[in-house]
Amino acid sequence: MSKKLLEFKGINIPKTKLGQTKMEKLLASSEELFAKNGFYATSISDICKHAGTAVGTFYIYFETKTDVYKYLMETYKREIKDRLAENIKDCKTRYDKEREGIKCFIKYAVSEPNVYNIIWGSLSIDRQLFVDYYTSFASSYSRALREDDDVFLSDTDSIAYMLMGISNFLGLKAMFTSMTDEQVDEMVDTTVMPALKCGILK
Amino acid sequence: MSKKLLEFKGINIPKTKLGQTKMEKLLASSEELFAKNGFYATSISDICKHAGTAVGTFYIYFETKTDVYKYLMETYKREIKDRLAENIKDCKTRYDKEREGIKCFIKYAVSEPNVYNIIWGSLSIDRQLFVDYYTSFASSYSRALREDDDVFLSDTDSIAYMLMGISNFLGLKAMFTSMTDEQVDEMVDTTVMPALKCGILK
DNA sequence: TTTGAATATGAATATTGTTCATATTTTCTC
DNA sequence: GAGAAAATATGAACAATATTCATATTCAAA
Repeated sequence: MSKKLLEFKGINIPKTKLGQTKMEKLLASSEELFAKNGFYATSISDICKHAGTAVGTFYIYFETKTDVYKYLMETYKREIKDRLAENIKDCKTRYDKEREGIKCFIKYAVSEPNVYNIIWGSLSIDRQLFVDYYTSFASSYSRALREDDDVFLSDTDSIAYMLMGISNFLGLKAMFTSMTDEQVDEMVDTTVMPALKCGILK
Repeated sequence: MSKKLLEFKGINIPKTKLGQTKMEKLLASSEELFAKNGFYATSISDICKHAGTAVGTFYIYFETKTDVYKYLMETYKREIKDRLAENIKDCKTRYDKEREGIKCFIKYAVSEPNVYNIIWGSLSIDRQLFVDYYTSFASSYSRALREDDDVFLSDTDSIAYMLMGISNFLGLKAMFTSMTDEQVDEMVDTTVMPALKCGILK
């Protein structure tokens, strides 16, 4: 259950077992309370009470409250990347990759509705974080599209943003209505993929 | 310049000239400071200092800080609706409506980059506000699609979310790179519309 | 076992959103 | 225009917050 702790600015990695335990508890509590009550309605003392630590302990591992947020965002980012890679690894055509990728993304959105809070909310907390997230995602996506030979249209950068938009907003719809995996599959197979292959409008 | 003030819960409409002036100054300052520093980095006393009022004055017109936020969100919502309606009013086909609607939305996103902060940020501030915004937008969109006869595919609700996703994410791209109106037109004409008519993938 | 480094603690601080009693201005009535 | 009532303005005061820090405890390596 205890994954490798990520390192970056604003985060101080513990050097002992005790420290690791405390930091993991703080992270788990932060994630749970942010999901339940939101970032701003969750106070540091709430997090610490829930994790069973003193307030000062929090500040040993995180320089500011925003830094836990960044940490969780990075976690979700990696989780999404890993899941997508895993789910499309056996697909030969771009068509198959998109079908599996979109299904995977939407199902993830339903199972972890907090990703939108974290990723879209970053726009209000640290704009650069948000810009970096999507420009880097779009740039990988665009490169991948260019390498496959079954993509119409040359402006793969715009296509990448369109496809990201489709996934993200269908994820929203699925989240709002708590769609099941079967409903997601059905929607993607009967509506989304035909739209990507044949268009939407006459 | 001074538009009609909107009425709803959490907002107290002033009844004198003096009150209107003060409220308008508070709104303008809120919008400016939220855009520059974000909702949470802007304090009530910042807003009041900038507007030239005392802190107590703020609370005559807005019950909480979140209520100014709601007010601004409602403003943007109406602005977007009005602009879209105005821009597609002469279009006969759904194809033409989409072309003009998408162009209009993207240009608006570039000119008012704060809309994303306000609308997407609402997810972290008042989840219901966010859900209501998109479900109501999607439901009107879906109804409009059903009434036109040049839309492939029967699940107009999913199509509505896809189209909203496309507009919103292309708006993001345009905002990130500060695209000009001409660049937006070019992108929509040569990439987006062909994609909507003929699809993206082989 | 000893020692220095790592960690834990919670009271103290500065800043925040919000309230309220008091003072001023506007509007209405005569 | 005078006076009264309603609307508005004010900023000090309050509770809650994020963050700091001096002190106490625990860990790991020799």
